[in-house]
Amino acid sequence: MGTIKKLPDTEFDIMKVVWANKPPITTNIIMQQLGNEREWKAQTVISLMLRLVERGFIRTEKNGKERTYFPLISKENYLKFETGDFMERFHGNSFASLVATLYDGNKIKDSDLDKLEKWLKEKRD
Amino acid sequence: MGTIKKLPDTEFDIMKVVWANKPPITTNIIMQQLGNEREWKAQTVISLMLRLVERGFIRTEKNGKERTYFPLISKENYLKFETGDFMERFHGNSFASLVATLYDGNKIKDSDLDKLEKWLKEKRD
DNA sequence: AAATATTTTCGGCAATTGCAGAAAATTGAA
DNA sequence: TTCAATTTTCTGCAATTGCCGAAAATATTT
Repeated sequence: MGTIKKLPDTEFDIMKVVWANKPPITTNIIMQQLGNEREWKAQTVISLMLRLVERGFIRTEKNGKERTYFPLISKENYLKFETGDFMERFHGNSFASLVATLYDGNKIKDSDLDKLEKWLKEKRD
Repeated sequence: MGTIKKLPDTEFDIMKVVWANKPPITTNIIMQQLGNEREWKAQTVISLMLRLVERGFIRTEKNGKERTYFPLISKENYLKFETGDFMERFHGNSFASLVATLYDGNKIKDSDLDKLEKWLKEKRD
């Protein structure tokens, strides 16, 4: 579980689509929800999916001429990993540094504050 | 100001040393505080510094046989940029998602939560 | 001034990443 | 059952990144 490695940008973008859909995932789903916008060729999506398979982020099955894919690593776990890495690398694991930077950069909106408050209240119990 | 670009890992590591020291910075400072630990050759540091110059993160002057370097981009600005990028990419700009992920990954201590609560209450007024 | 030491310059190279062409496999249609 | 359409496979390639050797520049010692 501690063997997760950082994904390259495009592969992470694909994983977001994978996570956003109910498996099985097809390359068509990726093309429709990401590839067209990016003006990717179908082969591009396929080779990125293959790299994700090699990295152990998804597994694949062949049905007829088509391939289907299934996530092996959850979004939650990956986000935990990336977020931890980010905290260490850019904020020396200081939550205060993070919040100060966000606030300073106007990245914290009022709507966020509301949600945050709710979340905090839940944690209380 | 919006033209800041993400740095490669090693170049960011060097910038951390640049930021942590009073200019002018020399390659020796980098070697002592980072390069030895990483078992870098002097040329490695120099070429990374050169790339940082080309990217506009530092400027350089030549004094005799030695070169000195000065930061052009502040740590605060760069952290704002990286943190904003991270928030968008991994948390859809949701502060609540970030906090939940950190909490879930045990990256937030109780003392952090207390501070956060205090901070939130202040924001209320 | 010659030899030595230090630092830089220039060039390069392997691994990774972001993409896609060409050819093959498979299916569905005529 | 041949043709056309779709999807995959295989291969490749340019840009970036991480790192360093060899040679040059400059300073220091003798």
